[in-house]
Amino acid sequence: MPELPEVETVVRGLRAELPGLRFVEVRLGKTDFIDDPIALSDHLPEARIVGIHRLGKFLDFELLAGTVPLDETKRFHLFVHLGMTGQLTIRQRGDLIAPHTHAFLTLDDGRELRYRDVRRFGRMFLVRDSEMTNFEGGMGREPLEIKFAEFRRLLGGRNARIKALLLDQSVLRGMGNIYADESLFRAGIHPARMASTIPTAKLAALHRAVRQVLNAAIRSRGSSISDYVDSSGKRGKFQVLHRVYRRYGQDCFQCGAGIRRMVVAGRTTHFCPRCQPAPRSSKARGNASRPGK
DNA sequence: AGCTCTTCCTGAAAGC
DNA sequence: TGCTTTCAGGAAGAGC
Repeated sequence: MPELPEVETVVRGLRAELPGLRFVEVRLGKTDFIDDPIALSDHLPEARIVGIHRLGKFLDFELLAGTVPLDETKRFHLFVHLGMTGQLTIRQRGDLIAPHTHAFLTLDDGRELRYRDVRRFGRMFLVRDSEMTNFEGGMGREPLEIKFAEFRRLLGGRNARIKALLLDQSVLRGMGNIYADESLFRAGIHPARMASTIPTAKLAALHRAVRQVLNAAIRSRGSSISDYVDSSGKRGKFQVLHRVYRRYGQDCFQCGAGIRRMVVAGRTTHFCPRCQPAPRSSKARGNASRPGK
C-alpha cells in the first residue's frame, strides 16, 4: 500500500517527466473517489504543470490555470491520494488500458497520466492556492523533517499507543502500517505501548528509526505488497527487506523468536515479542497470537 | 482524549 | 471442484 516512500517514488518519477507540460483533455471512468469530478473536467484542461510535490501521502500537482481561472492568482493544485491500490503512471495514448483505470489526463506531448485504483480508496480533489496554508496546517509534520524536540513534544506525553500515533496523519503525515511496524521493530518498542511511558532514549531511537526506515525504503523505490507500482509501472523492492511486516510465524532476523501479530489501532500489527517486549507494568492489552495456536 | 466498530471496495485466500 | 465467507486496509464518522 502506498505510504510515504511509495508516494515519494511516484512523485520523483513524475517530476522528472511532467513539469512544463499542459493537460489537454480529461476523461473519467468511475468518479466516486473524486470529490468534484466536474471541477476536474472544468479546470484541468489547458492547465500547465509547474511542480509536483509530496505532502504526506498526497501527491500535489502545482498547476497554472489555462482558460478557466480558478482564482485570481491562476495557481491551483490537484491533490491525489493513492489510498490502498492507487497507481499513477505515464503511458502512451495508445497503450493497453488496465482494468480499473478511472482517470486519463492527456498531456500536450501526446502521452497521458493515468490513474488506476482497484479498490477506489484513493482520492482526487482540487485546492485553491490561497487555501494551501490552511490545508497544510491541518496536516501533521513530515516524518523526515521533524526534529527530535518536536517529535517528543507531539508524541511523548500522549496517553495513546505509540503505533496509533505513528499512524495518525494529523501527528505525522505519511506513515502507514508497514513503516510504523518496521520503525517500531528497529527501535525495539512494543507497538501497543503507551507513548507517555516510553523513555526519552527509546523515543530518540524511534525518531532515528523512522527516518532510517523511510529513507531506506525510498532508496529501494518503495514496498510492493499488492498493487503498488511507480510512475513507470515498476514494482518496489523494499518488501524483501521488511523485518516484521507480514512475517507472522517466521523467525526474527535479530533474535530468532517467532514474529507475532496482534491488532493495534485497528490494524494488523507485526512485532517481535523478544526485541519489542511489552512493558511489565502497563499490560499491553490485546492478545498477541502465536503461529499454530 | 482515545478507543472500537463500521463503511467504502475488490480480489485473493481460506473454509466448507 | 466450486461456491461462500473472510480478510486486507487509509481515512472518516459514529458512538462509548
